[in-house]
Amino acid sequence: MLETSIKEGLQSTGRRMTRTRKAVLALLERTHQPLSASEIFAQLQEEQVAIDLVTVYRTVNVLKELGLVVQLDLYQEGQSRYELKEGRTHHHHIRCQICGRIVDLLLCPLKKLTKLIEKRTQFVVGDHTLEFTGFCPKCQ
Amino acid sequence: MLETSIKEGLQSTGRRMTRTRKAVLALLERTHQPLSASEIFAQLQEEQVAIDLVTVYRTVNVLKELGLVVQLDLYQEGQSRYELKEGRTHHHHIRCQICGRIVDLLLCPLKKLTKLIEKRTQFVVGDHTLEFTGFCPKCQ
DNA sequence: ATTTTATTGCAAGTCTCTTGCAAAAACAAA
DNA sequence: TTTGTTTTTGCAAGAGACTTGCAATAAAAT
Repeated sequence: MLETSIKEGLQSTGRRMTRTRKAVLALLERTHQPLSASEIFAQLQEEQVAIDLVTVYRTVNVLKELGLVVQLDLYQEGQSRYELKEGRTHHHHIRCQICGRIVDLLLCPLKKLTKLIEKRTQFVVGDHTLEFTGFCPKCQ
Repeated sequence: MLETSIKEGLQSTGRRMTRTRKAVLALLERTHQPLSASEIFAQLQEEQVAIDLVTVYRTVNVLKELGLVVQLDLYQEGQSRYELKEGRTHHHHIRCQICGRIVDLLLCPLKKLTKLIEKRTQFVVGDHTLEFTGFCPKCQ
């Protein structure tokens, strides 16, 4: 079960499974969109889960450190979003400029490009962002 | 001459060529790195040009609206950077995680990818970011 | 030179995210 | 199951990037 293995991951780094961490994890599990800290906060408030926005920030950071959650910085959003990794591979996103819906792009076409860049620039390439915006079918 | 044509661009939108706009433009012209607002502010201060940080923000926004400057949001920097367009085509960047140096990647490999994404997601793709980080030759 | 209108600087405000600290909650040990 | 230790939480406050309101100033038009 997910929660048990996560608890072990937390405890192996001297951390504890708490009411708030459970709530954030459960929300991310059932929401199939990357959520921002303030969205997590608002949604949990609505569900009568008592949690502070500060705790949301601390929680997503812990989950990120444990490798359970990925932090996304989408194009010109001015805030980060978080999504559960859950065994999924590295991928990118497109966000609708009108309704804000975010769709996964289940591919990363940058392996060849990375090699080309390393050759041309002599950099050792580490990480990258690639995020798209556009208009979704409903909003066109 | 650059300044004259920029002045015309400004005036055709009811704007004026001012001391501070000249200073920001001149700095961007002679600096071959994308600069953040606070870097522009600090550099001009050093050159004894009296300018407020607020004015820097307003200036880069005007230059962006006129299409003279491109705003960059590099990977996990938490601030925007600005570079002169100067007839250059759309391109991407790689930033050294150690020294912060930014190198242009004189290519955009995403035309084919854009078409694929439109086909798969039914989105109309608008804009995108693609930014890399890594270690430059000197910092490896 | 004078008038009009855009621009500037300052102060204050917004937004996202972080930090300090005492109180509360989780876990461990008895 | 109570006690003790250590982490986590909530609250208040702070940091950093960026924006807005407004009176004073500067650019352009007349």
